Parts: sequence; C-alpha cells; structure tokens
Amino acid sequence: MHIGHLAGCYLPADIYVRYLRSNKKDVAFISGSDEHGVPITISARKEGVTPQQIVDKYHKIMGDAFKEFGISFDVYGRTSSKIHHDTASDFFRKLYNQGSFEEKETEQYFDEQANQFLADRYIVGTCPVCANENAYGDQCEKCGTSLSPTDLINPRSTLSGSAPVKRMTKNWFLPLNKLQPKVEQYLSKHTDWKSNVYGQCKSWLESGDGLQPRSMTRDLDWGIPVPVEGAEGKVLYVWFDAPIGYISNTKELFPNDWEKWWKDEDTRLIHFIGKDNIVFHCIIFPAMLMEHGEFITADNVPANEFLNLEGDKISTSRNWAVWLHEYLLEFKDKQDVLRYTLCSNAPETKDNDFTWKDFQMKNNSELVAILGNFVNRVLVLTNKYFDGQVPQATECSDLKAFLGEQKVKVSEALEQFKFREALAEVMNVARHGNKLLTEKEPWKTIKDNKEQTGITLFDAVQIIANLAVLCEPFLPFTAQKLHQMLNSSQFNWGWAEAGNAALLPSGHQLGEAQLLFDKVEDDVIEIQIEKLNKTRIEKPVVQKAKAKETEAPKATETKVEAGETSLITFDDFAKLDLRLGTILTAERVEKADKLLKLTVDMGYEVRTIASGIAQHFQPEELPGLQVCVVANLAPRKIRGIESKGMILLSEDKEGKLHFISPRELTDNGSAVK
RNA sequence: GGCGAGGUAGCUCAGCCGGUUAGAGCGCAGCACUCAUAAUGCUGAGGUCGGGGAUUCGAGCUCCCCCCUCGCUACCA
Repeated sequence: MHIGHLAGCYLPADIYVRYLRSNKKDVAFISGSDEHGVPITISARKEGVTPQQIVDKYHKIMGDAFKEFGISFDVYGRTSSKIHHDTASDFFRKLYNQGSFEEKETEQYFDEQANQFLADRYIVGTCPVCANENAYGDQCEKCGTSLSPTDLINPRSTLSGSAPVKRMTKNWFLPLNKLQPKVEQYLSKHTDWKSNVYGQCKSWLESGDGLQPRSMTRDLDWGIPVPVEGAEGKVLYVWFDAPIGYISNTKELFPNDWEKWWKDEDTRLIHFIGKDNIVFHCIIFPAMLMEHGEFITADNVPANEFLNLEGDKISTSRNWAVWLHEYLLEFKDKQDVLRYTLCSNAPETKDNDFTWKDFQMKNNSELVAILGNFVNRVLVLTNKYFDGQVPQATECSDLKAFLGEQKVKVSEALEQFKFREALAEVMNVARHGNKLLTEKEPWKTIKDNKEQTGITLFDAVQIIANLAVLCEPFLPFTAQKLHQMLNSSQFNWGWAEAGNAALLPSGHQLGEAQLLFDKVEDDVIEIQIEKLNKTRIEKPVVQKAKAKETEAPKATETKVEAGETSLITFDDFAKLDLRLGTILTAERVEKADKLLKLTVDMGYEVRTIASGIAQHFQPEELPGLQVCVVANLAPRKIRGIESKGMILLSEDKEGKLHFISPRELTDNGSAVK
C-alpha cells in the first residue's frame, strides 16, 4: 500500500463517505482485499509458504494501514472468505445455467513436469531487448519493456524450469461483444460521468472491433474453483470474482438486510477506483450484473488518474513509492498531513505528481500557517483575555452568511467529486478567520474595549467550531483535536450544524490548547528525497517503463506458440535459407508506426518484405544497402502487404538495431552459411 | 496508425451553453501588524491560454492541420 492507492481511491472514498455520514445519510463503505491475483501465488512460492499465508499477512497489514489513516470502512472483507466463495460461485452458476457463457478451447502454455497451465507471470526467459535472463512473460523488470510470453528467448517455467509446451484447454467466456448494446445503453444514461472515465469507456467500446469475449475462468490452482462439472483444475478469473466481493462483503456486514444495498433501485452504488480499473468497473462488472439481472449497477465511478512520485511513475517492483507503513513510522501522528497533501493535489483530471517539497510546502504554508495558526491564535487570545471561556456575544449575521456560503460550496464540490476544490473552500474558512483577527485586532481592543474583543473572539471561536465540522471528512484527526480544544465532543455536531455562527454558547469552557500541526523542516524532507535517490541508483527507474502492476494477471487468451529448446541440431539450422539481398526501395506503411515496406533484390528475384524497423531507420537511408535475408520464411500478410522473408538485424543493449551486412558488397542471392 | 484523456502564470489547478481588462492557492517582491509555530493581512509583479490556420462582430472555450505528455490498442516474423 502506497500513496498512489490512497490518493487514487481510498482517500476520496473516505472523504465522500464521511461527508454522507455527517449528513446522516444511510451509507455503507465497503471494501476488501482481492486475494486471488497471480502475483500472490508467486510470492508464496518465493517465500516457501502457502498463498493463504501470504494473503493473511497482507490482509492484516493493509487493514491496519487503512485504519491508521482513518479510512473508515464499515467492512473490510476478503475474497478468500467462505461467504465470498459462495457468493461468487452462485453468481457464476447462475450465469452458467442460463447459458450466458460461451465455451471455447484455446492454446495455453503448459508445464508438463508441474502438470499445470502457466500464467504469463510464471514464464521467464531472456528479454529480447536487454538480454536480462529473468524477464517475465508479461514484462521485463530490468528494462521495463512490456512483453508477451512468445517474445522471450528460451522461455522456461518458473515452476519446474522446463520449457513450456502449448496445450488446448477449455474455458468459459463472457460474450462481451453480444452484451455491448446493453453496456452502451447503460453508459448512455451516465454521460455526466467524469470525462476521463466516460471517454475511456467509449474508447473501449468504439475502438477496433469493440468489446471482445473475455474468459471468466482460468487454468490455475489459486482462486475460486469453477463450480460446474468438467472444470476441475480451473478457477474463476480474478476480475470475475473480485468485484463480486463488494456484494460478499456487504453480506458479511449486513447478513440480514444486505439485499437493500444491491437490489433496491433507490440505492446509489458508487465505485471509487483508480483509472487502471475503469474497464472492469464500468464495463465488465456492469455487464456481469446486468446479465445476472438481480442487481443494481453503479450510478457513478469517479475514477482518479495516477499519482506519480517525484516525476516518475510509482512502481512497486522498483520500490519507487512512498509506503504507508513507512510514512506512519517516519511521520508519526501526521496522517492528516498526508491526507491533506494527497487530497489537495489529487489526480482528479489528469496524472499528477507528488513531491516531498510540495508536501513540506503544503504542511508549512497551508496547514501550519493558515489553519493551525488561526486556531492557535484564537485559543491563546481567548485563554489570555477570557480564561478560556467563550465570551459574551450574539450570532453575527455576516459571519452566519459567510459560513452558510462556505458550507454550500464545500457540499456542492463534494457531491460533484471535486475534492480538491472542496478542501480549498474549507481552508478559505480558516483564511477568513485570520482576516477577521487581523482586521479587528483584539489584542488592541482589549486595552479599552473588552466587549468588542469578546465579540471578535466569540466569532473566531464559532469559525473554529465550523471548521471542526467542515474539515472532518478530509482531516478526521484534526477534527477530533479541534473538538478536544473546543471541549465540544459531547455536542456531536454533524453537517447540519455547519453554517451556524453561534454553535458554542457564551460561557462555554474551552479545552486545552495544543498545536494542530508542526513545521516540517528541510532536513526531514531531504532524508526522504535521499531515500528515493538511493533506490533510483539501485534500481534505475526506466522512463518508458510500462507499469504492468495491476493485481490481476493479464488476460492469457493470447495464442502462444510452442516453446523452443535452447539447442538445435545442424539439421535444424540447415532448414534456414539465409541469403544476401540489396534493398532497392523503402517506404513507410500507412497506419503503422513500426513498419517499413521494402523491396529487396535477391539476385534471382525481387521481393517485398515488411519489416518492423520504422522507428530505427529513415526510409531514404536504406536503398543500396546489402543485407542478410531469411529467404525461405513462409510468406505472411502484414497490414495488407505480402511479406516474403525477413531481414536480420542485431539489437544492442540500448535497443538500437544494426543490419547484418557483408564487409564487401557481394552478389545478391549469395547464400549465408 | 486508431481511440481516449490532458497541454492555461515559477508550481498545482479553476475557467459554465464562445462575450468586455484570463482567475485561485502556493511561491516571489513590497507594505502593514505583532495575539500567533518569523505565523497573519494587504498590495503587486508574472500568462502571445502547446503551435499554425479557419468560422464569428467577438474564441482559452467551435472546426481543420501539426507538436508534446499519459492510457488503451494495432503494427514487429
């Protein structure tokens, strides 16, 4: 769990829920651990424990971190629970029985020694780009290149070390192509969704051939067994079972009346997620729910974009992250500072950057200087002049109007999921307080007009009382401190009380003053930056790295070829017909970034070859070059071009390509042996 | 290449159906104040709104072309 997770979904969700609770709305805040991802089984193997032990450990760690940061789930369940297994199985069975699925056979990599199918992550081999010998089937961790298992040189199974072979297997697919009209209709009712979310969905629906059938089962041994006959050794696709977890966890929370949360048209279901989950929450899960028929679908999915860290993508595997459990140790009792920073800089409309310098700035010049300082000024003055009692005065109508306006602004922003704006309006209340003090100068009026001083401080105290209510969704720990300082916990104020400029009665004894926030000094920030720089040196952060770090495994429907053994016989080699040829012409291929269409003089004929080198060479520089060609490669149609043969090139460490050419020009068509 | 989301002051972002001198917070500069964690308040400097063209009486906002960032996707035999 790192700051990206918090900023992306848990924090906004918590703020929204706390706001609703403060408004006395009937709300349930449901979440849980998704425990069936393939990475879990890999960690388990690495550590020599069972997947269950791994998820037990992380479920506890994550649950604790959430609690520490004040993420106020009503239930934090887990997908390894019995209730979830039952719920997800029932869900699958219903779809299965009513014929919602299509049965399909596909080829998957299989480990004959371990006797099981392999997820991409279970296949390692040599990276074709950087020669790292331990690249995974979905990504090379060293250079960041995104791969598919077939890209690997000498692929081998991490289970047994043997070379995997392809094998046919049966799985059940959700025909999303057929459900597309339903999904489109669903989306058409929600054109008010955030543009990044709505646009993303349209992109899925409209690009290419639209939605494709997706397998809802996998050949793995960790997960929920597929509850139908003939499905031994198969489990539910983690993205099938994970969202059903929301239902399971609701059942866990409300064993008796969970249904009203999922089957009542008046219930508003809202998913708070990161942008990597949009397709699952806005398309696949709704499709599943509609196909099932008994459940409501999400009313809104205010997904956030990504949070970067000091200019680079957050990466778990590269340890480029600020971990919540470490933050808690190094910034003790500063949960609200992080909540504030992440909320005021949340990636609401586009990817955003978290920097420690920013964190320090927000703490020092906003939380300390504006909010903390205002509260402290008022408490100090009231203690000094009025023995810590709320002075005699009546409600100020101007102040009441102002507080009322602010309350509306905060409320409206929150209801539109504009958390940054909402928080800024809360801070404006504190700013107003500072202005009040500066203008009324109670430290001056006390000399000859104690009554006026009392009026000023009465108003100032009421502002703090309002702040205690308004900041609670964002800064719950601060709100609690404010209540201690105001000695106001017993009043149990909710949102309804905000906007009242006479919340605390004259004569009310305030509690003890304490500082809300401390300054964060430069050296503290430097330590954090230093810490990150160290990981940058140890594990360089690759700029172009494609972070494939979603919990769920990548879809493994991709057709895969048989793995090769590392040694070949001379006969194998002799099958190759390698020849020299001279490039005559070269031109770009329309609508393809990487392709060049070449004509090559082979001596005995001129042939057309398509080659994926457009990003390395300009077409003009190629004619006249003599190159090595695999002449007897089966022809293949690429982007409408009949390609006959393949040009050989070497690729260096930087990924740069070099032609394999003879030292002296030779006859075209000469054999290479 | 296709689709989607962005590109607005040093930084982080607002800017509704196009309407007069483009806004906020932070940072920066100056002034004021001293109750306060040298905190606060006021004032100010700072932008040819990614570039070019078009429509319009008028465009940050509409249309076309191009560039850059992010995501998905196609292409690599």
